[in-house]
Amino acid sequence: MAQADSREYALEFFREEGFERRRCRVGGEYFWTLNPDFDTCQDAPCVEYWFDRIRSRGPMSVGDARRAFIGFFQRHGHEPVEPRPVVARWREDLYLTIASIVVFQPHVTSGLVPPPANPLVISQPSVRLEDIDNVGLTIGRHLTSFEMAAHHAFNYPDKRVYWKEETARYAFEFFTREVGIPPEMIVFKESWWEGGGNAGPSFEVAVGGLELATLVFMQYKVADGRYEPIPLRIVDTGYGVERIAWFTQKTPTAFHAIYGDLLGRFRSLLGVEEPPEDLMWAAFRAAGRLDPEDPESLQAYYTRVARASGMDVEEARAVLEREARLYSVLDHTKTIALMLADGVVPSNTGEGYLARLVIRRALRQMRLLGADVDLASLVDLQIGFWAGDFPRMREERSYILDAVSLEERRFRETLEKGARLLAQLLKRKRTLTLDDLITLYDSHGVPPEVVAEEAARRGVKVEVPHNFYSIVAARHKAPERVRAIGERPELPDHVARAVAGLPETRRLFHEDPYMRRFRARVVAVVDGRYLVLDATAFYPKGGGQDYDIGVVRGPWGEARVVETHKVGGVIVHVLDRPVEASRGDQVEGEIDWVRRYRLMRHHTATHIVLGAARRVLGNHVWQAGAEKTVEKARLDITHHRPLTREEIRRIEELANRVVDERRRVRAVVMDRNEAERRYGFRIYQGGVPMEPKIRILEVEDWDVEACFGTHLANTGEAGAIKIVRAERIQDGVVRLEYVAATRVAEEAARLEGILSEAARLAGGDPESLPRRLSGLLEEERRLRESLRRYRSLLLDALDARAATAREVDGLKTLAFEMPEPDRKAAQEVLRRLTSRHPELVAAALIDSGDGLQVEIAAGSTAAGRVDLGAVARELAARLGGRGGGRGPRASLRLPREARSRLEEELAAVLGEALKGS
RNA sequence: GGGCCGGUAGCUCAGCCUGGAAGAGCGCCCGGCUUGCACCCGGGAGGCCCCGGGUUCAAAUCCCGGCCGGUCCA
Repeated sequence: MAQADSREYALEFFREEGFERRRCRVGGEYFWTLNPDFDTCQDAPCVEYWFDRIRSRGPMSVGDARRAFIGFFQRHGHEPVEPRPVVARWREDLYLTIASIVVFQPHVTSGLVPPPANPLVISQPSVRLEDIDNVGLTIGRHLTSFEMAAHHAFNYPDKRVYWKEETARYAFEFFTREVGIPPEMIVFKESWWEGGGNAGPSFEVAVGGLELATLVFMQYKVADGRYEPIPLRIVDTGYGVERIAWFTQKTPTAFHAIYGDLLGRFRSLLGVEEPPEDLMWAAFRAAGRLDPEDPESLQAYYTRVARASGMDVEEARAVLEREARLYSVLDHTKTIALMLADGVVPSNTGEGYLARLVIRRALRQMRLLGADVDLASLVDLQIGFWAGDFPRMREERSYILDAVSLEERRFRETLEKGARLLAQLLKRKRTLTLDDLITLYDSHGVPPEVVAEEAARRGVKVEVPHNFYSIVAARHKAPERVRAIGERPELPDHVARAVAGLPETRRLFHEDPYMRRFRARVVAVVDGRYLVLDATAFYPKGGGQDYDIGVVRGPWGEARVVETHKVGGVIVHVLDRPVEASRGDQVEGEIDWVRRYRLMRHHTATHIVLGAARRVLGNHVWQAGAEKTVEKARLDITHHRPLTREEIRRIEELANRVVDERRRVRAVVMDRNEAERRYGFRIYQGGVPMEPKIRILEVEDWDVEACFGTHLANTGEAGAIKIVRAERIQDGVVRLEYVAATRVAEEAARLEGILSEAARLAGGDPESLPRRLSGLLEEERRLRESLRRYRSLLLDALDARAATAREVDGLKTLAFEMPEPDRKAAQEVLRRLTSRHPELVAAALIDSGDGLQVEIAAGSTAAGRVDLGAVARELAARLGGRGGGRGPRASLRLPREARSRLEEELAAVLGEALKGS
């Protein structure tokens, strides 16, 4: 805050209206007010909540507050903009839409693209999970999902819209006229905002302890700790829609205001008793001062509430904790519905994990409440409640409920597993350490509260540190970026640098994807091997499509193009040999058409398959990755279950129908805002291009995506599509592999080849292969059985030999050849033999090709008299090998020549060992 | 994307640290006992110890690589 010059805040508006600048007695911040009695900034925690006593227009629901806000700004020259999904698909550094400004980052805020309207108004549903553990406890200050209403103005050097004066006045007028708050109750607190490399002064608008809005003036770039003015100055505001509803409804908690009747439904379904009203108002009063992260503050809070409502502290704590859990479940179920409606698939990575996090926390709270209701039905109530505001919830209802039920089942399984693990742990130890708790949670997903509960049942007391989850979080290092999209450099650095400043290459492959030959001029050549032309039909690697190869001919002869890459807008051909090319040379290029045509077919097939998968499985299907090669195409899609055979069949069938329908495929370059408005964010399947104009590829009435690749003019050219593989590659992601057109025949031929080879090996034709195979398996089973009988015969023979074996000092010794080179079998025979002859020491000889493997075993009597390990070592020493063992068995490896002396030496060594004993 | 845990009989798991003849409970099959039950007694079948490589006389066990599953974090 020290960064700001006080002049940043001295607005003409304040002077005109008669605002006075004061300093908060508690927190020391400066603020502007019309009220001579205010000596605090009116924001928590400097002051407790008292807005229930401040006059305002009658009760407004969340929807009312939103409509009032948008209506007000629309009347004041702002164009309403449709909110975006809560999943920030257009951002590579964020998973969730955490604020309205996120909608305009990075393309608009960086100046690359104009805003969709200017000035504009929006109410953006946002999801923030950082404070998820505080939700409920603070009776409404923290929510995982909320609507951020905002008016934004983008001031360019050559186009000023409005700045601080107008912004402050709008806020003042909105709150006084639309919400009906008395002017003297409104306080503008001076503040400083920083985020995402930008910064600027801001005002926080607080009334009666509640911060209702933040007005940010983004005007600096933060570079090396210094603030540099930026050309594009942005008015970034954020009004809490839920808070406005809370403010006008004067309810003890925000949850009462946001959820109305739904609160009561949840209360009875979750079995949470209605708390005494005076307790809740005491909580309201005290909550503004509560710092939920600080155990002392929490204790003080409970004490204060207890005293004010004449209750025992522990009793008050118990009631408030149950209330907090109820509110959490309300909050989380709404967030779950919002996230899943926008197509998030719960998984163990990315935004999918965030969805799982919320779902699991909701389930945990329900469990702690001892509630006997399933999560899906609670989410369903939310869908019904919000369907008017967020229609996508209703459209995606069946997916949402299915995904939630599945997650619920999986969590239950995880807990069951955890309970078993815990039971085993407690069998061994009397107490659980923090490390045990962390392992149980981090590696096995069992939350510490559940551990404590289970442990208590077994009479073991477990202390869970209040900052347990922070401890866990601290053990994980932060990654560098959240999503890996974008091009990786494929060219040597110096080449990339050398071509970087060149003019954009004309893309003949876009003008005519069917062009095979072209003429062009040399623009640059690096190291003789990296050729840049003014125009090219060679497609560079990108957008999941492989590059073209071919030949170029120039005055210096012909060279093969072995790779093609893109550096910004410049296309670089990599030649197989250096050439004497120079700038201005006329060249002719020819691409490898067979390769290219297959790539095109696989690329268009990918768009067709994606559209088919979405229709069969649902709108939550997004491309999670794709690759098109000459041989086949691969598409990873988000989906919460493994695909069934039937689903795969239907996707394939639908895809082929689109092929048969001969739909047109068209590419149009259009303005980014226009494309987003017309087609939505579904166009960003393969990533988000950083361009003001984007190339839109449309498969007629089937699929629309931003795409750089080369495509067929008509789906009919894909010929046919055959899905050759479908597998779940990770939680929430299914991979499809398929081939198109002539590759289908090749694939069929390949499989046919495998089949006939298998049939040939099995001795028959492909038709009879299954029958033949089951016959072979049966035969194998019979052979094993025979082998077992022959081993018994061997055993009987050895049995007889053992009876007359050589005696050494009361023991018997025997060496025999093992007819099969199988150590396991030898050990088995030895075991059975020595169990029949307790006094026997037997050696089985196995010819292992490069030497002699000897397994020795002793019967129980013999084992009691000699240490076979020592015998084996001595034997190895005498015969030039190595060996050892323990207890009744030993093994050794000897040179082949040792065979003739083995039996003799064994008896000798044994004799000496016995003498020693 | 990264961290952690796991993969042994149909199921749930022990054995692995410290290498030396693959185990338990449940389930299954057979027999006995019993009106009956999550009864009891006796016997039995059932294993590429995830895969590949390495170390070793010897690997379920140690080392390396992979595959698969779980889980947490951003």
